[in-house]
Amino acid sequence: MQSDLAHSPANTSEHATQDRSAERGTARAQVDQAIRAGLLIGRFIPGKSVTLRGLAKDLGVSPMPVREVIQRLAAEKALEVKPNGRVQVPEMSPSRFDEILRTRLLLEPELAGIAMKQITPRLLRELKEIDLKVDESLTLGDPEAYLRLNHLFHFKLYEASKSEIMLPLVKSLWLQFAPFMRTVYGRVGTVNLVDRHKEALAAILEKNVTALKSAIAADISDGMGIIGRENLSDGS
Amino acid sequence: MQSDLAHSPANTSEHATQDRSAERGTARAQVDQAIRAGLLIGRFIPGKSVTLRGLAKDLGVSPMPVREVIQRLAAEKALEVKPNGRVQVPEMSPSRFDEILRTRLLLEPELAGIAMKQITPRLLRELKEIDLKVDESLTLGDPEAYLRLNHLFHFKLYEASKSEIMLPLVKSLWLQFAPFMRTVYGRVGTVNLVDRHKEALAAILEKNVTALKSAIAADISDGMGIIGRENLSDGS
DNA sequence: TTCGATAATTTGTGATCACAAAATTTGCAA
DNA sequence: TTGCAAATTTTGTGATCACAAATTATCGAA
Repeated sequence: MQSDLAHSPANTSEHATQDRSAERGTARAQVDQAIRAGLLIGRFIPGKSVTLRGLAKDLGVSPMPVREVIQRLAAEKALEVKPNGRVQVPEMSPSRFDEILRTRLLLEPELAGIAMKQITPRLLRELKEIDLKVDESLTLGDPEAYLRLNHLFHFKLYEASKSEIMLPLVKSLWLQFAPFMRTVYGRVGTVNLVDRHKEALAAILEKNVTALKSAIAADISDGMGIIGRENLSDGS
Repeated sequence: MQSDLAHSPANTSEHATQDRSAERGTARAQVDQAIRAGLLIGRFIPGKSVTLRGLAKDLGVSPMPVREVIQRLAAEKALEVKPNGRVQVPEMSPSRFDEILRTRLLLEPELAGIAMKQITPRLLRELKEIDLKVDESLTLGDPEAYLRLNHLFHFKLYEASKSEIMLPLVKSLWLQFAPFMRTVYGRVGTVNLVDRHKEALAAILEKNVTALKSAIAADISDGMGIIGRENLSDGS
């Protein structure tokens, strides 16, 4: 029995002989979206192995689309295919953690900088609204909501860049560290977290690219540097 | 009829009923490797659509492993799954090209810098040997050999970094621009190319990280900036 | 000859099957 | 109770099938 990834009952199946009900070519997209979302809000525990048929049953589809999605996610290093074929959520190591942080600091401020030129007043308003909900999730101490909203904030911003190259890379990075961060927040809570979103929003308002990059960099460093460190035996 | 990706005759098939000859779990790896190599040396033309069964037949396997590999490569943006399900090698656009260049300049010098600390005399010697063959391919005007050897040079260096994060991202970038570069070299030839590998090797020898980063950055800028530009209607 | 509709083919998608390797459980002996 | 070997189950892999959508080929009318 795995976590409840399937939201719609849809296929309670009975015997489900050829349920051609769903549209063509959507099963894979649905599975992909479900697993990605699950990874991002930390429903998968690092080190825990994930089974093909298990996911398939949870999502009410045949193993076929799941197989393809797993390959997809493995290519993005969000899942790890072990030599014996077993699939699991990668465990975090100190060196991995350091390099993810380092790479995020290279890419994300740059991406935010590109995005800024494209930000509309409407988008800025949306970002403010999301940030308010982030604060809310922090005071309530709801890790899943925080992860979801923090992700939403960053990518609402990054998506504005219309980036075709850096954005997918950054998405891959988030898939790689999100499951680990969830375990950390589960242990130490989210109360100590202070985001730099306010500084970022201020920088956007005054159209200061440098300030925005600094704010994003600071947000990343705070989020990962302070919280994550104490949860890894520092071996590097 | 597609290009000859399969090297071993292995499955001339006759009727090939259940050829359990190959070891278990190698079909996918073989397909993955074959298609990746094909992309890197430019055997696939951007815009040309690639078919599941076509690749499967070329490689002498069932469509199954090919499906998984295609998903993998699509996740790395090396292939593009169009809305109608058709798969093709992505075409290059000016904005894509610019962003790939920009991202390469962010990541690859950094990666080379990390790698330098790990370089052994043995590896340095290997790099020199590869570079000689690169020169050879340039004077001979052999684009495929050049692409293969240039790739080999860069990744022999980058692999030394033992990077788990940046290296896969950079690999994804190379898969994205390699097919396009091949078409360029096919048109304008490789004679005008001058690589900065010598500078890089010198920097490694004197253990100068800054110089190495500069050399790599210059190599990237030369290779893409000068050659690629004139082959794209600059729309940005 | 040219254009457009219809027929034939190709193609991706999802499901199912067979199989072997691996993991898990079971059960017996010390 | 504990340890280990046999048996059972689970799991990934590759192949094949059925089906619909899309592409391509075919052929007749203007």
